[in-house]
Amino acid sequence: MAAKRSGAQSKRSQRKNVKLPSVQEPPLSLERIVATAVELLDAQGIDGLTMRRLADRLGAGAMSLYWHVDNKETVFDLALDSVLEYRGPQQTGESQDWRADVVHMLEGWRASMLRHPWSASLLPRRALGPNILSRLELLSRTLSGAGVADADLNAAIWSLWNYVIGATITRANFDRSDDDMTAAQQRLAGLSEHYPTIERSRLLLDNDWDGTFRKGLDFLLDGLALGTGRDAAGRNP
Amino acid sequence: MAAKRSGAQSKRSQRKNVKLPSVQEPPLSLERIVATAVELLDAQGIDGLTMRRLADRLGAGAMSLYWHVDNKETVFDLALDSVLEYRGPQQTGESQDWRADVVHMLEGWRASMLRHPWSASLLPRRALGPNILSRLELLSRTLSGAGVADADLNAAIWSLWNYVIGATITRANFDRSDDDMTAAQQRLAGLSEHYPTIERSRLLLDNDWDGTFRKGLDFLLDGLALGTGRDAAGRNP
DNA sequence: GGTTGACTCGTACGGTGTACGATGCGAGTG
DNA sequence: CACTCGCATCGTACACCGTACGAGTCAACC
Repeated sequence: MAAKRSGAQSKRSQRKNVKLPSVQEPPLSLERIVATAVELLDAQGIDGLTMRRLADRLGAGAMSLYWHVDNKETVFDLALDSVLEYRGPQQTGESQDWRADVVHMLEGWRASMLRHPWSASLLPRRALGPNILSRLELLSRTLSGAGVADADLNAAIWSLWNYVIGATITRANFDRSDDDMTAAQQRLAGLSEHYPTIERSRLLLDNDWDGTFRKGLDFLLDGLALGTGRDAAGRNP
Repeated sequence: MAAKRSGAQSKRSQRKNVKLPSVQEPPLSLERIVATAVELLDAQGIDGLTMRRLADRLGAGAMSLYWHVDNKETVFDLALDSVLEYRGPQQTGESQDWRADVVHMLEGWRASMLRHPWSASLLPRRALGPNILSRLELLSRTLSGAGVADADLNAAIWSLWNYVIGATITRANFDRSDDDMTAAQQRLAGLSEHYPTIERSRLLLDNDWDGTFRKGLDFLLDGLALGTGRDAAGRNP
């Protein structure tokens, strides 16, 4: 009976010598599976990812995937976490401008997810992978180093995290909805009648998403600095 | 050729006299379908909702649903929006404590969604239904009445909305993950090694979610009040 | 009686995730 | 060399999914 790799902790055992010199399809591997899954998700969206389609793209049979992966759920987990990989300085020391650091960090986070809009929809249902945890760790370290009181630290971390998640999801959702402009148009036609304030503020129409994100983040950081007794260093006028 | 109800705007035409006096199963209706869908989602989660299962619960054939509903997607849309129905005062006038109003409003919002954890996972992918828009309208009106500057209004609305969405999703996600404690335990075992700051702050462990939500909301409102030149009325010591 | 329209549903089709067992293959051992 | 064994691949099959299609029922109206 085949033992079937389960925990996914052991690397794929590499053969000593790869024989065939010009193989068309390289062998399956966890890395290739995840990378191709991301491609497929980018191209076709969440419903476009199918085990059979994924295997086709890899030049393999559908069931071959299951040697490397427990089930489809873990493909989603791995794809999501891979998209959130953070490449950048792991600055642990105190920066002169912690606030700019945080803004930069969170904007990069948001950008990573908007580059793969499906990731925002996926995040709510999936576990925290190592890359997500790394980003949390970095955020945590930065805030801690910035002098946020221990009693406020968790609330600070979570509020920033939540804000980024929510803003990204909202934004990604609007991108998607704008695909079918006709529905949007006719929906907005009846808005002014029932939702006058929304209509007047043009909340749903020509929003500057990047600017809005930044502005809300500034609100949050202002309150945070105020709450922890530090002045809001580096706030732009 | 049957015309098949599409736009879903017309109420179901009621027959003059309903004959059979003691029918076991009441006739299908959009309301009953949506209500049963919510039941099913509560009981079995997102993947548990199936057109066949839904029809079974209603004592009907699967295809009968399609007279009332275009497709499964709209069942999700309707279920989500129905869960977010807001019952409460539509206060338009200026309250003495706008801040308490906002807190109360958003906490109710969050509570509604946590009562149906699937709703948080659904929100990112679904359109804005009338109930969602109503809540946005109310929030918008309250902030506007509280004297938030027009230039800041949209950013204020979106930042609060984003925060609530993100916080609810994070919370609901943790509830779900805690179901399989074994995985959580063994995952946390390796935490201290790679993520020392997270480990030390016990960020993922015994979090007081309600308190954290409130605290982060206070940060945001502090910053908002500060940004708009008003003092932070009613902030608790 | 005949027609029409609202509503229900049985059947069928193409697709899905994946359990199971057969197969191939390279390396190690005798 | 023959043999075994573990890794890796894959064909087949099953239960289930969303839903297109068209036939059926039944009340209301001409």
